[in-house]
Amino acid sequence: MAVTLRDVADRAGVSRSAVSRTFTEGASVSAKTRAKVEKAATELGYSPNAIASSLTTGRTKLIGLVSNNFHNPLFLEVFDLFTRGLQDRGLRPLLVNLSHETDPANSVRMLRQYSVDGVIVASSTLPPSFAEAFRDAGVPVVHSFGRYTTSPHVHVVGIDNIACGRMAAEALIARGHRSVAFLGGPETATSTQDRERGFLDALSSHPEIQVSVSYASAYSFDAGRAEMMRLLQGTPAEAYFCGDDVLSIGVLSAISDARLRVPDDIGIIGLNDMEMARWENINLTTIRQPVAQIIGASIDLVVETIQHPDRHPETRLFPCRVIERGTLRPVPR
Amino acid sequence: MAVTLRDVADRAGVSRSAVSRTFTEGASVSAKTRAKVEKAATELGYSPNAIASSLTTGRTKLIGLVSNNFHNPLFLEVFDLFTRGLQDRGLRPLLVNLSHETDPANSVRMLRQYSVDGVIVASSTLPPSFAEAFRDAGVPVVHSFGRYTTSPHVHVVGIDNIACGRMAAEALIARGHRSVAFLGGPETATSTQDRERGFLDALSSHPEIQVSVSYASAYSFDAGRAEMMRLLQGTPAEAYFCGDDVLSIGVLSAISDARLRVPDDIGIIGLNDMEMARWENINLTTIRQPVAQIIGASIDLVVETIQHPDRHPETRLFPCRVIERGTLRPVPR
DNA sequence: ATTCATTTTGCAACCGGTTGCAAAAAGAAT
DNA sequence: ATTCTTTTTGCAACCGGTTGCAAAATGAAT
Repeated sequence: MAVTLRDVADRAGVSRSAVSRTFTEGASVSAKTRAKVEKAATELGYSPNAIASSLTTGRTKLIGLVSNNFHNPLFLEVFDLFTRGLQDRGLRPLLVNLSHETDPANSVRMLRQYSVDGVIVASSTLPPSFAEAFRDAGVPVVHSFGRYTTSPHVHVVGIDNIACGRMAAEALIARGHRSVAFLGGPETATSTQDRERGFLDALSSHPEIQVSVSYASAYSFDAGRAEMMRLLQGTPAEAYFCGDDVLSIGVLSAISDARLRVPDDIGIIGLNDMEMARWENINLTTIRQPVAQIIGASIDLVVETIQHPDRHPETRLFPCRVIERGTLRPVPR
Repeated sequence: MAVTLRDVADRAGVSRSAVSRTFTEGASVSAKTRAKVEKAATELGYSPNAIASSLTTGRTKLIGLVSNNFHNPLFLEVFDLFTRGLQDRGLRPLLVNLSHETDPANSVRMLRQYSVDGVIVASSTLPPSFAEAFRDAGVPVVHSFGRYTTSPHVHVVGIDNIACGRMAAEALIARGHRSVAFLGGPETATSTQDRERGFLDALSSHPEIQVSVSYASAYSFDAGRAEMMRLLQGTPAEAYFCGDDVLSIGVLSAISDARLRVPDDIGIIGLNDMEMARWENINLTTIRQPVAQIIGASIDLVVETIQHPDRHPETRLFPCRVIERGTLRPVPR
């Protein structure tokens, strides 16, 4: 059925090695045989079988892309950039959807069966142990959008969530708010913990500002909306730093239902800057994650790790910045 | 490094065939040797190499998932369902991002190099010829969200876009609108053409209703917004059927900027029912595509095609229905 | 205990490539 | 023309599995 190396060799009148070598970068073939082989190959429509060659070279050029964020619109951009970035480097993404899975063992097995060259765990909610399971299995791995740790056991690329929390706090302080709040995602998510920490940390030097904290049950519209509706039964803070953009939009929806105005009655700052945050009817002030840089660095790092498996685990964090839109009042004066 | 079949065989004191057979469904192994092998396998942490076995079986259990829709939030749901659905059947999705590519040859080559068992082309904008290129290369293929044709050359699963256009028209007629319009996506997209056709067809029996047609330059927020802003310079129709939900949201944004109210001044009906359409601050009346059914059927069909490669090309279309929310006034009486 | 049918097992070839090695060919130097 | 060096080539083994086939083992029947 499919045309193989042997067919090409026969047609070109050379050995199978010769054919293999013409398709192998830097192998020794004379111009003459290369020409013969290439002619035969195009005539037959041959293209080498990556699977078969991986068997001897030990390289499949497959990269496992593991994620559990299939409900955050930011991740559509993430998948877009990852798949394009990998393709551009001649790598192919093998997607693993972790939606309900929490045990890494299964994913590890699945990806080892396909001898992936490396794995990228793209998630801001998975614990570090998840990526570590791959490293323990001897698979080069990078945790994208992962959590910063001082002595990482595994490569991490992402943002400094603590610094982001601080940045959000400073944005609210600069606007002269007297009472502010953190409305996080699930308390167990590593990103929530760090963002809260940074937020509270920055506010600790401003005892005159009243601070409160609460958590939505998920990084989702509904959870954000539900939590804000609950908060609106009491006395809400003047401004909220929300766990992420989707949550923020749920919060905005609850506020608008309560006939309160943003930013006059309540200010909101999100985190991510997903594509729809800039849509005019959302117009969310938020902290932008440099997604493209994170993804570029993640791919670079996994490629480097494939080449040098024993490199020290490294953490690469990229700076975020506040994107001013319409859900936070302007800084006075 | 990795533990192979041979290691297990040595440890269990049996032949390599015996090991292979214990891991092969329906092969002949006695309970005794199976036990020995399984013991050795778990002790060594062995799991069979799918890549290697594919070489002889001719089955990789890889499915190419080809798409160019990385900016439509609906497709995050689509990827979620596809990856989960494939995983549940023991198949692995190999993602190909077509963002700028228009020539199928490249994708075909990429996926043939990995000997994928089948391909799912998930796109409402790609022409039928794209999927056909895979069929011509002898790869089982299903075009998901593809266009209906009376004599398809390739399996198609999706919705009847013409019927949807008609359904939208009927929804507007039932509400007593005197002037209605179709605001499509790019004129070249197959889905746009069909939806327009159905829409105009249903209205042809209502000569008293004024009808107009225009196109946004893409299925995107910005394009929808821009086109509606243009339309608002003249006299807009009473109600619009928009190419899809993202477009609709752009349109809503333009309308709200013009200080017009929805649905009182202008009614909007979208198509897709993506997750955020139900968000309370969007609350879009739209036509729901049964995404889960389409995806389930697509996977079924590609699996069947792998088993029976010569099956006649088939078109499976699923019915849509109007989801009433807040952007279209209620049916009178 | 013998015969026959059935199941289990290992051998060896194969899947589609790659690669170390030694032989053959080409090129350079005398 | 001869010798030496360098490049090119094919052989054969191997990557990690599968599978047809015949031999060996098991079980049933007499």
